[in-house]
Order: sequence, then C-alpha cells, then structure tokens
Amino acid sequence: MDQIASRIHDSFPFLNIESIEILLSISKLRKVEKGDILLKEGDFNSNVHLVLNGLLRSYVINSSGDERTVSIAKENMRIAAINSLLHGLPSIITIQAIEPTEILIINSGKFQEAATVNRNLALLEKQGMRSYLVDATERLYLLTVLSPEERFIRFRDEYPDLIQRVPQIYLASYLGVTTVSLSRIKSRIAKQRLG
Amino acid sequence: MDQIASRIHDSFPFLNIESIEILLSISKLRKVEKGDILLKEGDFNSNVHLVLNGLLRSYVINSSGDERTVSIAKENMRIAAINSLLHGLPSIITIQAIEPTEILIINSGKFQEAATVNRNLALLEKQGMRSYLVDATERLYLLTVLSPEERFIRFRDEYPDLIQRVPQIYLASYLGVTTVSLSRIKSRIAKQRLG
DNA sequence: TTTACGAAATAACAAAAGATAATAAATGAC
DNA sequence: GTCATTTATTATCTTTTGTTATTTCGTAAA
Repeated sequence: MDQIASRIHDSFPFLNIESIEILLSISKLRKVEKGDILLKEGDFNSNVHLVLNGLLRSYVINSSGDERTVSIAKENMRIAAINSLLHGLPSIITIQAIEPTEILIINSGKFQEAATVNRNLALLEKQGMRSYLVDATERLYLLTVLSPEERFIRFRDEYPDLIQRVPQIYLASYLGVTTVSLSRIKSRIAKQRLG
Repeated sequence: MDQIASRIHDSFPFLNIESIEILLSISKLRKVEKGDILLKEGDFNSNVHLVLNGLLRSYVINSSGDERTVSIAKENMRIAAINSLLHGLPSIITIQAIEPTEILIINSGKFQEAATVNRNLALLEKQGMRSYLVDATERLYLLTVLSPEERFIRFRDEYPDLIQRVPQIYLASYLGVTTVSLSRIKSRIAKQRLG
C-alpha cells in the first residue's frame, strides 16, 4: 500500500501524509481481469474508481441493444457513476475492464464525511469535482463540434498509446461510429499521409 | 431587485436572506435583446449567467465554420464558460440571446471569495457544481446513446415550450443534425401519430 | 509450423443524412 | 394590412454511413 500512497502523492502533491492515509483507509484495492464487470447498470454505487494500472471503460446500452462506450480510463484516471454518486440513483453506466486492471476503489460516502473535517481532503473533493466537470464539458464539446474523423485524430494525438490498447470495437463506439466506419477513417488518413 | 431576491429564494430555499443579499451585491442585472452576444469565444470570462426570463444559448464554431449549439438555457437555468471559469482560459463558447432576456450575472471570483466565509454560499457553490456536472454527464449520455430522433423526442417531452421558442436552426445543431434533417424527423413523427 | 480463433480491413449493397434549391409559412418593419 | 425578410418544409440529388458478408491479418495454442 506504500507504493500506492506515494503514487497518490505524485498525482495530488497538496495532500499531506495524514490525508493520504485517511484516503487509503476508506478505500479498497481491487484487481480485475480483462472483461470483468466492476459495476453494472442499475447498481447503486457511489464509488470512485481510480485506475492504478490497466484500462477501464464505461458503457451504456442503447435502444437497439448495442453498447456505446461513454468513457475510457487509463492509469491515474477515474470513472464513477455520477448520477448514482451524486443523486443516489441506479447507475446508467456499466464499468468493465479492457485489460487486467488494478483499481483503487474510493468510498464516496466515507470520503465526503472525511472531507468535512479534513481541509486537505475537502480540497481534493473540490478539485476532483472540477476536473470531472472540465472533462465532461470538454468531451461534450468534442462530440458537438468535431467530426468522427477529427475526433479520432484528436484521440490519437492525446492518447497515442490507447490506439493500440483499446479494441477498435470500443474505440469506434466511443467516437460515435461503427467499426467499419472507423476502419475507413483510418485508411483515409493513411492515404492522405502518402499523397 | 427585491423581486429577484424572492425568486432566488424560491430556487434555492436553503439560502438565507443575508446570503441572498451578498449574492446580489456581487451580481449585475443585465437586459439583452434577441441576437445579442453576451460573451464571445476567446473572451476571458468567469461569470455565471443565470437567466431570469428569456432564452440564451451557447455555441461553438466547427472547422467548417458552422455554429453548433452546445447548450440552451431558459428561465432559472444558467450558462457559463466552464473552462474560462475554472481554468482562466479563453472561452471556447459564445453566449447569445435567443429572446429578449434578463440575466443575473454572477461574478464567480467574488462569489468564490464570499463562499469561503459564508457557509450558505459555500453550499450553493457546491450544489451549483454538482448540478452542472450532472447536467453535463446527462447530456453526454444523451448524445452518446440516443439517435437524433430519440433526442428530439426527449427534448420535446422535457421542454415542450422550447420546441416553440427555439428556432429550428439552433435546435437542429443542438440535436446534432441539419435543419432539413430535423424537419424530416418531425414529419416522420407526425406520420407515425396518424398511422 | 500448422491450425484455430478473434479482430480488423475490405467489398457490395442498402439506408440515412447532407447539400442545394424551390416552395411555403411565419415574422417583422413600415 | 402589405411587403420584405427570415425561417421552415419539401423535393431531388449526392455523399456518407451503416449493414452484412467475406477476406486478411495477427496472436496464441496445439
């Protein structure tokens, strides 16, 4: 657990040792295999899932029964069922591991309690909320204003490693297209490079 | 301004009179005409715009030069340039009035200052953040999982009045389609009703 | 090395959405 | 109210995307 503590310290330098210890005391470490489901649509779950290593995705099922990837989280990124966490409602997302993954599962109820008496954790709570909001707004903007091809390029440039690690079927649904369409996008870009 | 105070009290019952007075003291009332721009892409603006009456929208311009409506705000809803407000970056959105609109413009810097010494306002800050986050996540989900037609139906059912008030060109870009396509969606639905 | 399996690329066709233009309807100015 | 301008609908055509099936590729096990 010491390794995890120093890792959290790297990510959030403003946290002192005491608050990191509190954070770890209300968290659980969990290892899951590729394909495992951490949280299912309909579950009441207010945990924040911080990826230590590996890869997670969240998805929803549309009216045709197809999975649509909503978010992808690699090392140091987090996934939570926001509506369940903030409103106590059943989750609309399912969280699944794309790779064997180690996750720090933070109990949000206990965390919020701890944050009321610890300024450091209160700051973390606020910052976590902010970064979540900025991410959501950013992704909303990308989906609104960019074409699928532009979204692919952006994703590739921001997460070059994930292009290899995320199976195309998940990446396609994350970008809002079919796998066939994503293949076409890739070959179009490859051709442009030559020409 | 008294009318506004009582209105804010209705929206946020947990606010006491003192905090409402503080809130109003750091805010400005502004009236704009249809078509007016409140905030332009590139501006540094950390205000929260609370619509008292009327209708606002925010939009971004894509690589083809077309406007894409990102959000629509009617009475008691708010719009802010999140990345400018939270990160001090130039705004990526433009805010424009769809109708003659009265807006309470809340200075976010002053508000955050006030929130550090007033528990009521701190609560409002937290709640505002939460509702913003829930809205963004919800909209992300809608864009990911619903087809344009399903999004239209959802919008119509949630905001029946706005179907009339929002010009189709804005609604179409909000739903992620062209005006022609939105027209087709409407006529398709109308036919289904008959058959 | 071969075989078997899953993932990705490709091809052919169908369906949906975009582009453009023409018409109809609604809005605003006078 | 009339006229002018904007906005929405409809029709036609083009382009893009989805669907389905087939082929190719890559990985891993036998």
